Parts: sequence; structure tokens; C-alpha cells
Amino acid sequence: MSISPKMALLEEYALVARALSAPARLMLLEQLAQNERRVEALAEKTGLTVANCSQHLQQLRRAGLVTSRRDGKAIIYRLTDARTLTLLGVLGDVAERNLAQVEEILRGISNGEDAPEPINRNELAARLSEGSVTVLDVRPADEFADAHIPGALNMAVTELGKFLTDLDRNTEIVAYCRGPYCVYAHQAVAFLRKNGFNARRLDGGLPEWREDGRAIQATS
Amino acid sequence: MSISPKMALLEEYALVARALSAPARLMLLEQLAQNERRVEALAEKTGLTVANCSQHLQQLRRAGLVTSRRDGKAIIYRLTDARTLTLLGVLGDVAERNLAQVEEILRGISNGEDAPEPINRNELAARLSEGSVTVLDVRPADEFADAHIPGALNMAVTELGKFLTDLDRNTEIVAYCRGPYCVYAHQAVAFLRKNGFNARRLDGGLPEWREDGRAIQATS
DNA sequence: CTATCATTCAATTATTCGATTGAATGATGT
DNA sequence: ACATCATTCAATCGAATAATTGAATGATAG
Repeated sequence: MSISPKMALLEEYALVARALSAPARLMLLEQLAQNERRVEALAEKTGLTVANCSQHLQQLRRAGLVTSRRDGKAIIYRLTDARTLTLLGVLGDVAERNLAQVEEILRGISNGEDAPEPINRNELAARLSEGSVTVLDVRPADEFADAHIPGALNMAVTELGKFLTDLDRNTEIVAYCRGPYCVYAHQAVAFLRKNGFNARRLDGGLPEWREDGRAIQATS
Repeated sequence: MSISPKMALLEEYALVARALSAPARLMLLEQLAQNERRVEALAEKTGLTVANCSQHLQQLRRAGLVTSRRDGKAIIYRLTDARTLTLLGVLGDVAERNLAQVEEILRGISNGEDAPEPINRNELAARLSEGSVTVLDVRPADEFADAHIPGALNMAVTELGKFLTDLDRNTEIVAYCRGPYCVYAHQAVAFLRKNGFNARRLDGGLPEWREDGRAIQATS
């Protein structure tokens, strides 16, 4: 209690940053950006044990990044507000632009091919309304069911090969996934281009699209 | 090398966050937001030993947040780009709005009085051009000399009491300091208001003002 | 009121991080 | 070419953190 207010403040800011400093917690936040979820579901999605998952979630809560409520027997966690999403986005932005390692990893996913620039969300919205584009949601089916861009097709990236014949080669394809930390869209675009499709990524994933205030769709 | 690209990417993002997770490094970044500096100067400003300071700086560099160059015998560090500043701002934003602790600390600085809303930079620029406001830079003199808002008076917050008689009681005072992590402006406003002045904080400090593309001034 | 079950707590271990010290580096400027 | 000096490296210690296990909690549903 006798430390200066200046140091006390810095400790608080550092606490928020520390909450973001473990890959496991970034995974959790990525999941929560898709949709609110219960602890058990998060544990399953991320491959963590339930107890470990719970501890990470509490660190995120202490940092003010997520909040929780009870629903029946389950505790449902969700992102506190849009600021959490903004913070994740800016963090990713810094990492992507300033760390050579990140570029290298992404190039590895594309097998060394240069991927085209991603399309931004405004442009996609315009193209969607004129029907000149195929939108591909490459997340797992359950996340697609929770919420997706209206009119999108769902083909989990792991099973993309099976559905290639369903895709129109003459229409540009825009693939999206969970957001800036997710590699699914990168992988999908690389795979599609190798197979002769004209494919690009969307800049941002479903959370960012929703945060823009655009309509989303759920499978009832 | 055999880990998945997904985990590799998350590790990189976590690395950036971890760089922000120590109060000492946040202090360093706050200093570097004022101006580029050599290691020795940073050590002195932050109270760290030179060796310790150097190590923290290297962590920041690994995270891509700062870069360095040589100038004569000295190594000069600076923020990599404006994204670092953005990241710091958003981090502070999340902490300020979601952590009750932070509010409490800030209230402590204001002695429980409610501080008025800060003025935003656009508004200050307008008020400045019509001369209807006194702008007060409450940072130490050396930082003021490096760069300050044109027309600002410099009164380090620690010595504000000595200069009260120099201030016009009939003009609104706007105080600013290093930025969102700095408590000087909070302290100055609390002190001035207790002494009957009409004072407010500026939203953001000198780095944010400069980043807006506005003119700054240096003491030659 | 009680049994159930999702979640959290507590305790342990292995790992990582931060500060400190003193020595080493290496580009500069003479 | 050499001496200088700001910076970095290396090694150490103490503290903090992450994952794991099993037990405890506590609100709900019957």
C-alpha cells in the first residue's frame, strides 16, 4: 500500500499484458471472440484440462478481459467488451508487422507462394450484395452454426479437399476464419490457389465482422 | 520446429504481450514515447541499473516494439513505429475501463474529488488557436525541452506550488504529461483545482498529440 | 432437503523470469 | 593501431508462473 500510485498503475497495466502473454490464454480469447462459452466447451476446444482452463480464465477475468455469468449449472464466460477485441487486434498487428518470425510462419503455410492481399470487410460487403463472390467459412461446423456471415458456405479447412467440386471456379472465393490469430483462412487460401481457384482471405474474421455492426446469421 | 504453425504464431503474439507485462518495460516505453534515448539516459530516468535496463530493452526489441541504432558511442533506442504507441494506448484503455483497481488509484490521486472529463486534442487545438486556454506541460524540464505543445508553459508537477502565482485564475488550464500511463497531469489537475483554478487534463499526452500530426516545439 | 455435477480451490513440481554483479565486447575517435 | 567507454553478455539467486492432481465448493434440479 505504500508504493507510489505511479507504480501501482503500471502494475495494473502490466497485469493486463501478462494475461495476454500465454498462448493458452490467447486461444481462449480467440474462442470467446467467436461466442460466449462454458468452461467445459472451452477446455474441449483448446485441448486444455478443465481445471487448467478454469485457472487461465480466472487470470483473464482478473485482467478485466472477460466476464462470467451463471446459466443453470454452467458458468458462461464472454469477452468483457469490444475493447478486448481491439486489444487483440492491435497486438496481432504489431506482431505481424514487426516480427520476422511471424512472416516466416505465414509464408510456411502458403508453401512459399505469395498470397494476395486480403480483401477488407467493406469491400466484401459490397461484393456480397452484388453476388459476385463466394464466401467460405473455414471454421469447424459448430462455430459456423453459432454465427456466420450471411450467405457463407461452411467447409472446415480440414475437409476442404472433399468439397472442391462444389466450388465454382469462375467466381472469386473469399475465405475467413476466427480472426487475426487463426491460420485456417491462410491454409484454405493456399490450398485453393494450388488447386487453381481464385481465392483470397478476408481481413479479420467473424468477430471483427460482427464488431463492425454487420449482420450475422446463425443456424437455427 | 515440429510444433504446429498455429502454436508457433500464438507464441509470437504472446511474446509481444509478455514484453508489455513488466512495469519496468512500460516505464521504458513511456520514456521512448517522449523521444528516442540512449540506454544510459533511460536507466537514469527510470531508476534502473544500466545493465538491467539494457536487458529489458532487448526484450522489447525481440518483441518488435523498439529498434535501435548507433550514434557515436551510444546506442539510441526508439519505438519501432506508431503501432507501438497504439498498442500502449489500447492496453491502457482496457485497464482503465475494466479494472476497478485503476479507478481507485486515480481517485486516490484526486483525493476523492471527481475530476472533470479530459478535453480531447481536437478541442484543445481549437481553443489554443483562439487563445482561450492556458496549456501546462507538467513533465520534467528536460522532456519539455525535447518537445512540447507550442505555447505550453512548463511547470514540473513537483514544483507546481512555487509557480501558482504565475497562473491566471480566469483562464481555463489544460494540463498534459507523458501520456495515458503518466499520473503527473492527474496530480497537477487535482492540485490546481484544490487551489481554486479551473483545470482539466488533456486526453493523451505529448506522444499522442505528435502522433496526430500536430505541430510540436522544441527548446533550441 | 439432498444428490449431482460443473467449476474452482489447494498443493506440488518444473520452468521461467527479473535483478544483480562483474567481466567482455566492439565501435569510436584520437 | 590503440585506448576508451557505452553497452551487452554470462552466471547467479530469489521470486513468480504454469500445469497437474485430487479434493472442495456451491448452485441447481429433483
